[in-house]
Amino acid sequence: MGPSRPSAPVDARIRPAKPRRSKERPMNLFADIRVLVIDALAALEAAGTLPAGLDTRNVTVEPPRDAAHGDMATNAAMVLAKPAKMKPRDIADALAEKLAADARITSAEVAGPGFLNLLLAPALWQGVVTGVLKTGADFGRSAMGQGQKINVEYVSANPTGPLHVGHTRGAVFGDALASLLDFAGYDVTREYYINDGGAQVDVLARSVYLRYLEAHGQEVAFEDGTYPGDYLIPVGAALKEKVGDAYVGKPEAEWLADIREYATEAMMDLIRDDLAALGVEMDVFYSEKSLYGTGKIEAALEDLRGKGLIYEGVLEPPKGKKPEDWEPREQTLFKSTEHGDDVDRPVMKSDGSWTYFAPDIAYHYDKVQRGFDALIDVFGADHGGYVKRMKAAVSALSGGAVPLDIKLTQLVKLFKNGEPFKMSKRAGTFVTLRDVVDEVGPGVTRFHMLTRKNDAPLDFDFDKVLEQSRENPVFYVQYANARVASVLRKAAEQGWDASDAVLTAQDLSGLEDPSELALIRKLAEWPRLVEAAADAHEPHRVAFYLYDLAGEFHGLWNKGNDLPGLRFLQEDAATSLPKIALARAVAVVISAGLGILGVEPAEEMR
RNA sequence: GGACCGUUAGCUCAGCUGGAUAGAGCGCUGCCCUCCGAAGGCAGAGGCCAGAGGUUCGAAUCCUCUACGGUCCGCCA
Repeated sequence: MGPSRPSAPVDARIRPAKPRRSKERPMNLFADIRVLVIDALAALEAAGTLPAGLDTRNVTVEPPRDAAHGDMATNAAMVLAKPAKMKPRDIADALAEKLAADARITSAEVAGPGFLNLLLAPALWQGVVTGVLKTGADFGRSAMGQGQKINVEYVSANPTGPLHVGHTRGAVFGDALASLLDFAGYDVTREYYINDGGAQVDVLARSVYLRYLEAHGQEVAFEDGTYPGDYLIPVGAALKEKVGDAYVGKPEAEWLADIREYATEAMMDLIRDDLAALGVEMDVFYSEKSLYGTGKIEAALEDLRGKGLIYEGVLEPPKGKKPEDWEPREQTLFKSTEHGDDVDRPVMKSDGSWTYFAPDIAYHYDKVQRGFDALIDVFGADHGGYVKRMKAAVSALSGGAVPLDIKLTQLVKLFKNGEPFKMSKRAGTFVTLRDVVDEVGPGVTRFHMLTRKNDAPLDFDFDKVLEQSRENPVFYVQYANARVASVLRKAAEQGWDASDAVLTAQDLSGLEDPSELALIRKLAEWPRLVEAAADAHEPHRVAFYLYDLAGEFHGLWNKGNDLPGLRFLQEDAATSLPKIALARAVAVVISAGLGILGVEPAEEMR
C-alpha cells in the first residue's frame, strides 16, 4: 500500500455526532441514598433539630470497608458536628431516627466516631439487578461530563517507523481513558499529533533514499544518523515503482522534500495499521507540518507576546550538570515561570529557527481555539520534564480557562517465561506493537496494559499473560463471562426462555443469600466507580474493578459446589430464572467494562 | 544543583480523592476434588503503609523536611 492523501489537518476526520443516550436518570444506588440522607438533614433543619444553612457538600455515602458494618455508611454526623456546634453522636441519633422511618432503610445504627451505618431493604439491592438488565450496556453510563468537549491526545509517535511496546501502552491507556470519559458523559475527541516537521523526518527521508537505491541494485551503507530498519525496504521499493530512476544519482536538494513527504505518508499508513490491529481509531490526525508557513506558530506566540510573556534573554546554565560546550546565547523566551514552570523556556533558537516547543505551543493554542473545555496529553515518562512548560503554555494561552492534564505512562518491561527479554534495535530483537498483538492478541494486550497504574512500571510476560489461572486477571474476568454464557446455554437447552425481557420481569426477592447480596453490591458500585475513574483519569480502575467483580462471581459459583441451593441452575425454571438474572447482570457489567477497555468479551474459553 | 514520579505483607501490586480492625494475587501452613466448567476451593499466618515532624474529630491518603529508586534538565523531537 502506498502513501495516501496528506494527513487531515483538523476537522476532516471528526466522527458523526454520538447517538442520544437514554433519557432515564442514570441509576446509582449510592447517589440515591445520598439524596435520602440530604433530604433527611433538610427535614431536621426545618424541624429545628439542626441549625439552618449547613453545608452538606462533604457528606458522603459509601460502601463500608467491612461488610459487617452494613450496606452503606454516611459521615454526615462527623462532617456537620463542627459547623452545627453539636456532638456527632446527637446528630447521628437524630438522623438515624429520621432515616429508619423510611421503608427503604431496614436499620440505621450509629457506630465508631459517628458513622451512621445503614442496612438497606433487600428489595433495593434486588432492584439493582433488574436495573442492570433494563439498562443493559448503558448501566453505569454517567452524565457527569455534561457533554463537555475534551480532547485526549495520545500515541503521537514520530512517523519514522512502526510502533513499539512503549507506544502500545500509551495507545491502550489513552484509548481506554477516552472511552471511559465518553461513558462518563464527555464529548471526547481522540487525537494524534504527527511530528512531521522536525529534523528526524529528514533522517527518515535519507534512509528511505538508501532503500530506494538498494531497490535499484546498488550497495548501500547505513551510517549513524540513518534508520537501518527492514521496514523501510518495501517503502524504497514502492518509491522505485512510483518514480523509476528519477532520483538516482541526484543531489539531495532535488529529492529530499519529495521523499520526506512520501516517506512520512508511508510511515503514517504503517502506524495507522498498527493502531487498527490494536483496535485504536483516532478521530483526528494533526500534522505538525501544517503549523509551519501558515502563520499558526506566529499567531500563538503573538498571543503570548500580547500578554507580555515573550522576551529576549539569556538563560542560566543548568546547575550541577554543566555541558562542556555551554555558552550564553540570547534567545526568544517564553516566561513560563509566570504559570508555574521552574525556568523560562526558549521558543526560538539562537539561529532564528523555532525550537520544538514553538509548534507545540501553536498546536495547543489550536486545541484551545477549537473550543475544548479540557485537554489531556498522554506522554511517555521520558517526557516528564516537559509537563510544566506545556501546562504553563496552555494556562497562558487560555487565560487559565482550559485545564490540561498530562498523564505519563511508565516503561513496559518485557519477559518471556519469567526471563527478562532485552530489546535491541541493532540485534533485531526490537519488539513492536505488531509483535505483541500477533502473539497474544489485542484483547489480552489491552487488558494487561491496564493492570497497573499508568505511572508505575509494568511487567509484560508473553507467556504469563496467556496463562489460564487466577493469577491472570484477563483470563479470570473472561472466565466469569464465559461461565455466565455457559449458564445461559444450559438454560436454553432446558427449553427455558432466559431472554433479558423475561429476566427483567422476574421477582428477585429470593436473592437474599449473603453471597448473592455481596455480588449485587459489587454490581451496584459500578456507576460510582465509573465516575471516580473518569474524574481521576485512571482507566486502570476499571480493570481492577472487573477483577474484583469476577472474583465475587467466582466466589458465589464456588459456594454452589457445596451448597446446591446457590447454583444458578436449579431443577425448574421458576427458581432458576432469578439466579440466572443475577448471572446475566454480571455479564452485562463485565461486557460494559471490557467495552471501555476495548476488549472483546469471551463467550467460552475452550 | 534542580524538577517530576515512586517507596504499602517474603514477592508483584490495589487502596474508591481524609474515614472504622489497611486489601488482592503469588509464595508459605493446614484442610478439601462422586460438586451448575476443579483451568481448583476453603481457612490461617504474615504490616511501625521508607523515616521524622505538622494540619484535625480522624492521615497510607494533605503539607514540610530527610533517605533510597526511576525519569529528565539551553541550540534533540
